[in-house]
Amino acid sequence: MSTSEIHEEVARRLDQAGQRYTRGRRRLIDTLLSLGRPVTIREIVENEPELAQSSAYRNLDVLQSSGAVRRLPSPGDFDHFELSEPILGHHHHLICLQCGSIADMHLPDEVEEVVDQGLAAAAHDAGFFAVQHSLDLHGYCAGCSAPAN
Amino acid sequence: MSTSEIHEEVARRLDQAGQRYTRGRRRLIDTLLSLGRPVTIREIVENEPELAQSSAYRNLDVLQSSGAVRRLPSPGDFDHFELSEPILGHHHHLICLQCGSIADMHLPDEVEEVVDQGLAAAAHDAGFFAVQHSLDLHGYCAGCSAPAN
DNA sequence: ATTGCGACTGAGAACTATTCTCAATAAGCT
DNA sequence: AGCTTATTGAGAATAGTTCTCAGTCGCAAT
Ligand SMILES: [Mn+2]
Ligand SMILES: [Mn+2]
Ligand SMILES: [Zn+2]
Ligand SMILES: [Zn+2]
Repeated sequence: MSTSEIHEEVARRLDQAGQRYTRGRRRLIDTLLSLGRPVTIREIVENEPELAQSSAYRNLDVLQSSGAVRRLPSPGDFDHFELSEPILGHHHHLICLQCGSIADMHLPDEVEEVVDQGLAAAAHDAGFFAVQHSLDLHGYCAGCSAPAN
Repeated sequence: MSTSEIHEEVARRLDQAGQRYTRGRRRLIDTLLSLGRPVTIREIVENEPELAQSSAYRNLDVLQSSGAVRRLPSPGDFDHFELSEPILGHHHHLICLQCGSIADMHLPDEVEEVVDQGLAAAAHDAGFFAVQHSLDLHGYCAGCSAPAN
């Protein structure tokens, strides 16, 4: 998916939700795209100081509601935001217990298939209606495991 | 693992961390045990009103540091707490997008093996030191998908 | 038992990530 | 251009969580 295709997809989703694709929202998408990993609000406004923090929160929420952005609750203090899976594709995360950074990760299709089947069975047994799964690895990133610790 | 074995295990871990196994901490473990699923602080103090909220937070943090309790960041507003995997055994979660409730779930060993191998390869490629994985299903619980929506 | 001392407790204050408010502005439509 | 409605942004408000500190408890040595 090219950058312009992504913008079109976001515009489509916002339109469907009765929302406008304003400059600020476009810049938010560009920032998520250029940082290329789940980021905090702080990182976003530091990289794009013209974005007001309150508007960033509000617009990320709008973008999430329209399915363009995903919000990740974090073990630390700051939630992280990334482009949604319909845009970025299905993937997983490497979450650092030390510095809180999150990196994207992909698994082979065979693994995804086994996981999906196992989860489908578990959901069925519990009467649970599944929307999506999350599969993250928690540990220490290259930067944090190298020096000391 | 019986209830008394669990208390012994918690006592062992606290002792190793130079911490005491006080009445309040014991009651916290009993509450987690009796509720039998990841719960919020609010649920804990409602079920055991003798526990002061500030002490509950502090002691759950102590118990987490000693490896007896796990804290789960939540998509909603409240973090959840459960007994740690060394005590409860490895498992996963069904997380309701509507009501925020979390239920435990187990996967077949074959699935776990495939997942572990896939994650080990991904971690190796990224220079990531893995501690544990989380694999959760997000969707709608039986209670929330039944009525309407 | 008694004593001493450091760990623990609890009520509330403080902190801070996030959400809300509302007057000013921008977007889209005719 | 003018009209209508959504959006913006600075700051206030909210709320989950952490911190403070004086009083209490647990434990071990006497
Ligand atoms: Mn997957
Ligand atoms: Mn697993
Ligand atoms: Zn790190
Ligand atoms: Zn539910």
